[in-house]
Amino acid sequence: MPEIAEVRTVAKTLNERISHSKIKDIDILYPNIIEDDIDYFKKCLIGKEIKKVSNYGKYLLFDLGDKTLISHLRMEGKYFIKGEDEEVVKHEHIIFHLDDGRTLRYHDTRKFGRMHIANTDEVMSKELSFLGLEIDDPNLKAKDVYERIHKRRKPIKSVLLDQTIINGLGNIYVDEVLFASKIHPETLASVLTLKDCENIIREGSIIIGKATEAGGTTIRSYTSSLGVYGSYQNYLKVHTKEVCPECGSKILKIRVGGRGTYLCPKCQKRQTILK
DNA sequence: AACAGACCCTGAGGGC
DNA sequence: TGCCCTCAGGGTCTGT
Repeated sequence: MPEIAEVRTVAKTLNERISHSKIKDIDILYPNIIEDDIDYFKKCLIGKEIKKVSNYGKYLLFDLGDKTLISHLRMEGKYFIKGEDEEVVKHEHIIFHLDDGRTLRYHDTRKFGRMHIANTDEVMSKELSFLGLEIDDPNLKAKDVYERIHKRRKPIKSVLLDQTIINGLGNIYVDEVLFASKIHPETLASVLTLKDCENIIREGSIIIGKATEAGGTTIRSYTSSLGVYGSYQNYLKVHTKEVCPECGSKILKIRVGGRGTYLCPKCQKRQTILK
C-alpha cells in the first residue's frame, strides 16, 4: 500500500513528467473513483494546465491554478503515463488526455482510490486540515503528540495509523517505526511517555527519510507506479520478516486493530505500567 | 468522545 | 483443472 514515501515518489515523478502539460479531455471508465459530480469534475479539469504535482501525507495534489485535484491512492492506486494510442488495459479507470499526445492513466485493481476537486486556496486550510503533521515536519513536537495520545486507550499501532495524529504512516512503516523505537504495537497509547513519543518521531523521520530516498517500498500489495520501483523493501527490519535482525528471535505476526502486524517479541516488550 | 465493526473491491492463494 | 472460500487493508460511515 502506498504510504508517504511512495506518494512522495509518485508526486515527484509526476511533477517531473507532466507539469506544464494541459488536460485536453478525460475518459471516466469507472465513475465511483470520483467523489464529485462527473460533469463538474470534467469542467474543472479540461483545458487546465497542470502547474505542479505535490503531496501532503498520502494525498496527491495536482495544482491546476484555482482548482486542485486531490487524489488518494488507498491500497493499490497507481498512475501511468502512456501514449494516446496505447491500448487501455484492465483496471485503468480514468484516462487524462494531455495536449502533447500523452495520457495520464489512473490504474486501481481494487477500485479503493478516490479523487475530487477542491479550491486551491482551501486545500490546506479546509480540505486537508483534519490531518496531523507529517512525521518529519520540524513543527511536529513530541510534546504535542504526547498530549494528543496520552488519553487514548487504544494500541499505539492503531493510534499511529490515525492520520489526524501523524499524517502519512501506513501499515508497513508503523511496524518499522515501532520496532526501531522498541515499543510493542499493542502497548496502549496512554502508557507511553514523552520519551517514547520523542523516539517515535526521531526513528520515524529517519525511516521515512531513507524510504523516500529509496523511492518507497515495493512489495506484493504495492508494486511500481510510473515504472518506478522503490527499493526500501530491502531495508525493512520486521514487516514481512521471519527473523529479527537485532537479536535473531522469530518475528511474530499478530493482528492489531484488524491489521496484520509484525514485531520482535524480545526487542519490543509490551509496556503495561506507567513509567 | 472514543471506539468497534461494516463496507468498499479484486486477486492471490489454499483446500479439496 | 477449477471451484469455493478466506484474506489483504485505508479511510469513511454507522452504531454503541
